[in-house]
This record gives sequence, C-alpha cells and structure tokens, in this order.
Amino acid sequence: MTVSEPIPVPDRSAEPAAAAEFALQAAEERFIEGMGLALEEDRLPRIAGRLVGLLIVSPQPLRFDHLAERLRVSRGSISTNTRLLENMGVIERVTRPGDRRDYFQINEQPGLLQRVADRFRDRQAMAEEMKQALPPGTDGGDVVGDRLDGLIRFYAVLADSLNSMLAVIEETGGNSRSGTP
Amino acid sequence: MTVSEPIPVPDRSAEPAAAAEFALQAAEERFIEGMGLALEEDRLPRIAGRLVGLLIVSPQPLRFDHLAERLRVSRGSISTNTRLLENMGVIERVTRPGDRRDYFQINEQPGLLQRVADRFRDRQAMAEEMKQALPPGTDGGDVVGDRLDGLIRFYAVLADSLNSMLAVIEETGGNSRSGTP
DNA sequence: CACCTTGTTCAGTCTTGACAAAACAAACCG
DNA sequence: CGGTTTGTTTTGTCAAGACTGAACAAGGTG
Repeated sequence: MTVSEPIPVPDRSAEPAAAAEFALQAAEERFIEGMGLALEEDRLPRIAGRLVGLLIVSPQPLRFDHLAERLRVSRGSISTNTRLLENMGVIERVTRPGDRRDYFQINEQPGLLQRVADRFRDRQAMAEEMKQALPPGTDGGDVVGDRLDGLIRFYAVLADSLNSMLAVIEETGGNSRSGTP
Repeated sequence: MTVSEPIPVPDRSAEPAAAAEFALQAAEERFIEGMGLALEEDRLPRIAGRLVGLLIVSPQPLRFDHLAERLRVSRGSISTNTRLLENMGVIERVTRPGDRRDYFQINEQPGLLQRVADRFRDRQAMAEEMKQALPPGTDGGDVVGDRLDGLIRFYAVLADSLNSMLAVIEETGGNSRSGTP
C-alpha cells in the first residue's frame, strides 16, 4: 500500500471498492500539504514539512527516490531536507542489509519536542533576566514587573506542558509517539 | 524615566548612583533585542519584536516618533509594524485629548495568546481529519493511527494549556497581563 | 575497467520580505 | 491661503533562503 503513483492520481473512482482508497489518498494529500504549511510557519522549508507529513502517514519506511517522486521535487532537495530533519531528530535514516539505498521513517523518539520545550525555556530565562534587572516598585504599581511576570508564566506554562508530556512518553515506553513538530 | 537617548548611550558610569541606572539600560537593550530575535522566530519582522520588547519594559505609552528614534528605524517601518501589531491585538494605539500624536502601549488583553492557541487547534484538527480518513487497523499494529494520536495529543496539550491560562487571566480581572507573544 | 546506481554538494535562479527614503495625505496653525 | 507636523503608502534596494539541475563522489556490477 502506502502510495507512490508518479504524477497524476489515476481516476479509479469507477472501480468497485476502490472509492474508499481514493478518498484516503485525497486525505493524505491534504494532510501532507497541511504539514508543509504548518512546519513552514515554524521556519522549516516547505518540503521538509511535506516530508514529515508523508512519513507520518507511511507505515513503512520510504525509499529516498520514492520521496523525490512522490513529492515531485529534485533529489537534491530530498537530500538537503532529509539531512536537515535527520539532524533535528525528526526522522531517521534506516538501511537494510544487502540494499544500497536509504530509507526514511519518522523518529518515534520525540527529539523535536525537547527542542521546542528548550526554546520556550530560553525565552522564559530572557524574561526572567529582565525582571531581575528591574528595580522593585520603580514606578506606580510596578506595571512592568507585572507584565514580565505574565510573560515568564506564559513561557513557563508552555515549557512545562511539553516537559510533562515528554515525561509521559518516556515512561510509556518510548515508542508509539511521533517526532512531533 | 523610560529611555529615549538618540544614538550613543552616554557614558555616565562615572556619576555616583547612576551606575544602577546604567545597568538597567543595558538589560533593557538586551531584552529588547532578545524579543526581536524571539518574535522573529515566530515569523514577525524583527522590528515588530523589538517594538514589543520596548513597550513591555515601558511603564508609559511611548510616542510614535520616540519609537523611531529609540529603535533607530524609519518612521515608515514604525508605521507598518505598529499597524501590524495593532491588528494582531498585541499593542494598542492610544491618543490624548489635545494631542495630535499617537502613543502606543502593549495590550494587556492577551489577544495574541488566543491567536496562538487557535493555531494549535487548527493543527490538531488537521491531524484529526487525517486520523478520521484512516481505515482502522489498516496494517500491522496500526502504527500510523498511533502516530496521529500522538500528534493530536501534542497539539491538544498546547492548546489546552494556553486556553486554561487564558481562563485564569480572564478571571483575574483582565488586567496586569501582557499581550504575550 | 567502463558503467550504473545512489546520494551529496555546488552554482544559479527565483521569490519573498524587511527596510529606508521619498512622495503623499490629512490635520492643524499662522 | 501657504507652511508645518504627524503618520501612511509607495517605490526601490538588498539579503536570505528555497529549490533545481548539473557536476560530483563513492560504491557496486557487468
């Protein structure tokens, strides 16, 4: 199964039970494209996002050249973006004995999640540093101090949520969870 | 107080008690720059980020032309970015009777927070839609389904955290909290 | 060895977006 | 009315980054 038709999705809607298959295909397309856009918002190349989407909905690892075909982009782009995602810990490159080619699958270990959490921590620290430097009760009711407290809490809540989620995943056994963009 | 020296921060470190003031100034500079970088990661113009930083640490609303001076950017950029932030609900434009000029302050109502939460919800919905389209138990242990569940939970946790935070703020009386980027 | 296959890297193109500077509009002042 | 202040819009420049295609390496295979 999976998917690997080269370019035009063949119109098999006439066939008997294959209509459901067809709908699934369409849903996948939407999901992949959605991940492309979503991860693009997080400053990743759109192709990287689509790659993640595609690998999420693929039960088996996919071959390098299949990725290029399926996404209709150059091998160069696949190479660049797989390496990027690999370094980020979002996907994994897997190989098979007696097979020279590279396969990819998404990393069930949530490396990226950790990274996101860390970023929130950094921002929290930044706000705390500012708060520290502030003389207490500088002005009337210390508006600035209150604002900074709000900001600190904001980032802290996000970081905490992610960390506790990480903890859960960790203890659940480390599998069955995605590399979560 | 506040800050509005045009270009070179004057070296007043020789003066008696003004050393603390000087340190504060430096901390603000760092914070402002930090917010510039941080919000840039979230796909906002760097100037917009600095603007937010500056307004956070300013107890009083700041005048339009002060912003341009302080940040050393063109009035055009200030105009563009204040409008952007205003539309996002991050800052507010305030005016004074008998004063033709515009002032800005950060919006204590957390408009942006809501927006961020919504974005997470959207992504959650996207993942749910994909999950829906999936025939149950398609393959071996339904890897894909599990992954999507993980993804859904990830976005749900973030959105929930933010929403509950919003609720707290709401009930606390609506003031004393920042427009939280 | 010549010749594939597979993946990487490099050079070039194209798009996007930030920013400044200048032209512009509007309100006010004399 | 002409001139000033205040803010907006437009125009042009510049830089960053995504992507492609081609050149390239490195490992098989006949």
